[in-house]
Amino acid sequence: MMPKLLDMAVRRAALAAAAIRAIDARGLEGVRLVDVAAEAGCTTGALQHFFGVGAGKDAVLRLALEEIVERMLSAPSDPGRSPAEQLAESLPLDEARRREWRVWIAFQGRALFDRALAALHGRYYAAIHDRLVEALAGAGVPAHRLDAVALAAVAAVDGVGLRASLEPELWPPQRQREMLAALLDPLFASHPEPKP
Amino acid sequence: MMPKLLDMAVRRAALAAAAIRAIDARGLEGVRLVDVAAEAGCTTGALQHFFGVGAGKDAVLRLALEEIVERMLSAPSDPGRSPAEQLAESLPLDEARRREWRVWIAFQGRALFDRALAALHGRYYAAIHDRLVEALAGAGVPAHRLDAVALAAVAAVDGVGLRASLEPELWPPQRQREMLAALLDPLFASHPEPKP
Amino acid sequence: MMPKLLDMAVRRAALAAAAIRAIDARGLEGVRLVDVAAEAGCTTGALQHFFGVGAGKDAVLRLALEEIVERMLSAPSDPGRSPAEQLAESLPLDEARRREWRVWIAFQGRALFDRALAALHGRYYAAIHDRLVEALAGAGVPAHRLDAVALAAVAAVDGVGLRASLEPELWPPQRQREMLAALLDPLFASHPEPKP
Amino acid sequence: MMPKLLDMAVRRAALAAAAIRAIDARGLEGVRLVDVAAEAGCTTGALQHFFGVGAGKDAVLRLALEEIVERMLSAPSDPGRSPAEQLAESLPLDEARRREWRVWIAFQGRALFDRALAALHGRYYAAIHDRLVEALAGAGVPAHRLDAVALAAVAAVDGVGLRASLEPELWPPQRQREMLAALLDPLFASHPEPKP
DNA sequence: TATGAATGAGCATTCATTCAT
DNA sequence: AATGAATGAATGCTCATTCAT
Repeated sequence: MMPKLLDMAVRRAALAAAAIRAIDARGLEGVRLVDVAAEAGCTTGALQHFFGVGAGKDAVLRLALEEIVERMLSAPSDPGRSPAEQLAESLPLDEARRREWRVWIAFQGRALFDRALAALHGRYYAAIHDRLVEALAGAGVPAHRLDAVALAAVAAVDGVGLRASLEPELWPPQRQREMLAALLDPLFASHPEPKP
Repeated sequence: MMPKLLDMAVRRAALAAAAIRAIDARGLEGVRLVDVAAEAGCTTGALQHFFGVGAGKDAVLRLALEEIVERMLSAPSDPGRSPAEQLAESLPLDEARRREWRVWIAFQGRALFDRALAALHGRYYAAIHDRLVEALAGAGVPAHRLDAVALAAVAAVDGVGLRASLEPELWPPQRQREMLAALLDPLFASHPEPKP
Repeated sequence: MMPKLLDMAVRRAALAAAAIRAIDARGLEGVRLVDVAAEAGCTTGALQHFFGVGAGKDAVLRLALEEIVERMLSAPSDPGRSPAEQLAESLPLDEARRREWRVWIAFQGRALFDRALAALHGRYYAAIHDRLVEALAGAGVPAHRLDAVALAAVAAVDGVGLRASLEPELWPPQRQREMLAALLDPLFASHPEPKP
Repeated sequence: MMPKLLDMAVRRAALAAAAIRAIDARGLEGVRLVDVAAEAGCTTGALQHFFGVGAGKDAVLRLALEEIVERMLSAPSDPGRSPAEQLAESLPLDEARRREWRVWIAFQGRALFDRALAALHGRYYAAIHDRLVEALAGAGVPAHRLDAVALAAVAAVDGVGLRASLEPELWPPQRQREMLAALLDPLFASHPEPKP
């Protein structure tokens, strides 16, 4: 039955979105199952029903994180733009991305003390790293520096995104782009031919 | 009565340290007042006594954050070292600093949804920023770029520290230093004379 | 329409058996309607349908008890065997009867606090008692002792069956028979002629 | 501090009594923590406090059972009376003992599906059995029959007590005594000298 | 008639907070 | 000043029950 599976997927997305909104509204620790349910337009019982018996609050919140990771990783790579420009697109430049960053940051605090979340984080960063390495290789970064450059670049994005999320009024979109460029451009550019 | 005040200061520091240990052990959301009390070797009642009636859990946790901010800001500035080297010293290079970073990150997630914590964060970053601007000015960074460079530098430190805290095995101290240097060195170095 | 009624009877028996298995697996208090449904190979909704609207969990569990009572009472009386031997056949001598005893005992705990169940119990014991009285009369027990002997005999069976159910490894079938015989034989045998 | 330990013991007994009353009033499955608390004149929070964190409803109910076992085992053995007479004293002859039997029976239904309770039951019956063996030996039962006689006797007591608990109007105290005597007397008496 | 998604009440449990000692 | 027992509100969770499909 096709509609069944489709329904599940749609519902899953709707629930994830609701969870994200709820977390963004009340904080990761302040959010109650009722809040997610209200945001999703259903009762807490319905949540349990969807997630199956035995799954609890954690499962619901984890869904929000998985949705964010999925969206972050599914951002289309535009071959016409430089790696730096593409990375900049993942910054909290508009309200949608700001919200994702806020929730993401909230989960980072928890990932430090939660093995399962830490693993999810780890998988996400590994994926991002691999993708970036590929792009950088295509952009002419020499192989022996690929790993380090990618690592530093991801850290730079995280740093700028974090600061911008915490003090949005100090970090308007344009400034975020400039600051990231200031950090990344020299990093990506400085690969002189190994001396002959 | 001098001893009284001194006692209070000592006690305050001890409680803050206990709170930090407790948060690091159980996470910011998992920590209970009992845990802090146990870590401090007293009962929850004693905590209330110290913080005064009406003050609650938040006050205790806030103390932990204030202590961390205080320690971070009180790091001695060594005039013999470059700004980049000094900034590197604030990275999670050893267990003590790793712990402070973990707690700090945990609080960041909460600061996004808590006005008071956000203000505390803001004050801390303002102080760090000012201090860095001063150091950079002394290091020859031209005035018109000071603000931007300092902002970017702090973001870079945050990015590296964050990544290193979340995946310590990927970020041994030496790598943290290298990555930070890779990001900051070009930033601090490239200040050609404004074109005449 | 005969098949309809027959179907109902078959279905009823199947549901009762499912309920008994479910209770034996999870305990009378641990059993959920879902468990019974799963054991019966249907959904909880189907249960409601069978039992009619308004009937609930209690109705389902009661069905299990009624089934057991029915089976216990329908045990064929073998005129070739002594009353003691026949009574012994109702002990938990094999897995099937052990299961019935376990469920039966579980219901006894509830019958103490549930009027309806208590009544069902009462009816069952009355039937057993009457049947036993008849058998004992045939076996030569004088009328004036019939009631007392039957009462004591049923108590003995219950005692042995209870102990054997709770500690099956201490009460292998052979021992159950011996112990019951040790209690019943003197009881049934000792009926001297009332003194003239 | 002496009062502390004493208080705990007193409190424990009071809580156990409250739990027993609550169970007897609403059944083992119907009883809620609130009921026990109300019966004990405190709040549910106080119960948790007494039992410590992590202990839950089960701990409270288990206390009731332990109290009953303790009381049953601490019944003073009167050397002036025959074993049969002493055993009769453990029947549900008055309201206090009737209540204990009811709760005891309620727990038997659960012990069938709960390892921990089963163990507790097992220990109790082992103690009873040992004590009875000793008494029977003193009463002249030959060694080779001690075990079997004790086993059958306990089963008889259980049977009579069970029947009397379930249908108290059919089993007034006097009848309980008679029925038990009818079962036990031949058992205890019939130990002819092994034929020479 | 059957399904299973959804409801919603009921309950245990946790924990910050208070207060008598 | 300190203790820790007690409170009670808050919340997650479980299920029996209902109802639209």
